Amino acid sequence: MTNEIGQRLSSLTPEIQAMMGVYALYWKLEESFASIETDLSQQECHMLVKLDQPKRMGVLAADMLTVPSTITATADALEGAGYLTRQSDPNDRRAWLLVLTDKGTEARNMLVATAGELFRSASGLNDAETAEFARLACKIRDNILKTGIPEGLTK
Amino acid sequence: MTNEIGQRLSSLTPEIQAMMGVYALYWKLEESFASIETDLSQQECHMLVKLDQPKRMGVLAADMLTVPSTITATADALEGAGYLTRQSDPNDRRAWLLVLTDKGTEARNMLVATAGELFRSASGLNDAETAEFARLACKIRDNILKTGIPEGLTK
DNA sequence: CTTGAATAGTTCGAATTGTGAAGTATGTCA
DNA sequence: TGACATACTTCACAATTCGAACTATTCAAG
Repeated sequence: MTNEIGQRLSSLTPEIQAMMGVYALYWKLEESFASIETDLSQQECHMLVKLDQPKRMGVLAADMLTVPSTITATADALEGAGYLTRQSDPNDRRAWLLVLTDKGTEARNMLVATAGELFRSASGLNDAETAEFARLACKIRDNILKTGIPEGLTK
Repeated sequence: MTNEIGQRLSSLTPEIQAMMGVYALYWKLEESFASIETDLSQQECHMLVKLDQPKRMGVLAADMLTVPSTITATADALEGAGYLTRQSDPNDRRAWLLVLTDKGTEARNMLVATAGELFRSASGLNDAETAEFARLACKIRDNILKTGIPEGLTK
């Protein structure tokens, strides 16, 4: 069955092949993420991983290609659970900086390590292929963040 | 932990870079898809694209890494709108084959073409990079479909 | 050929989630 | 000072997905 699927894939354009691979990987990773951390939802995991350093909520929204109200809800949950704190941005009192607590940093380190394993196991790529895929993925992400965001929020 | 952008990026493993690229691309593509066809939801688009030939619903569920009940709902919508028909599988009267109508085939052709454009514009990759990315994406998808259907919904 | 277990798909209720519009506080510019 | 833009929040609502229970069919014994 999967062999047939693979063969049919080869008749599609590279763009569609790429999209199908991306979708499969995304769905698989979502599924895997959902089954590791019982007290963190998937969006909470995403946000933790993105918070490699304190960030404003608007920046985070741009980074996650979503709207501010979604960020508010997720930040509320993470703050309530003690993973991060809101700190007023000294440069703009309208804005909040999301800052990881020690607990949050620890959880993030665990997540990053686990996510790496999930990716390797889901993708089945070797180190060289992973590096190449990562290179292209970075390029894509750069392009999306540059072109896909209404002006000004980059940072 | 420092604020230097370069150090931040280099501190991310290739796996995490790859994941972030995949997530950004997925989110961007979803957003783009949502804004082209007013009478098709995103899952309906996905299903149409997957239906390059008649398929059983269970196969489609495995292919889309989801559960049968989700396929039922989406197939109902597409059937109701005249994009496909259910035909009894001659080899197994429990199963249904989803077969595109002319309208469905036409819509699928449009979607595949549009999706290609969306990918090129979202990713910003040139042809060679796209081909390489597609090659790795196919490999990943193959690996996921072979190994990745856990807790046996389908086989 | 009968029985019981497994499989394909359906139905439906519930949980999750994301969104957009309106609201509050602050910043910016003339 | 006033007008408007921006950063985030609140909230009600729609969309989506899942899982458990159900029907119909197939398969494997006996």
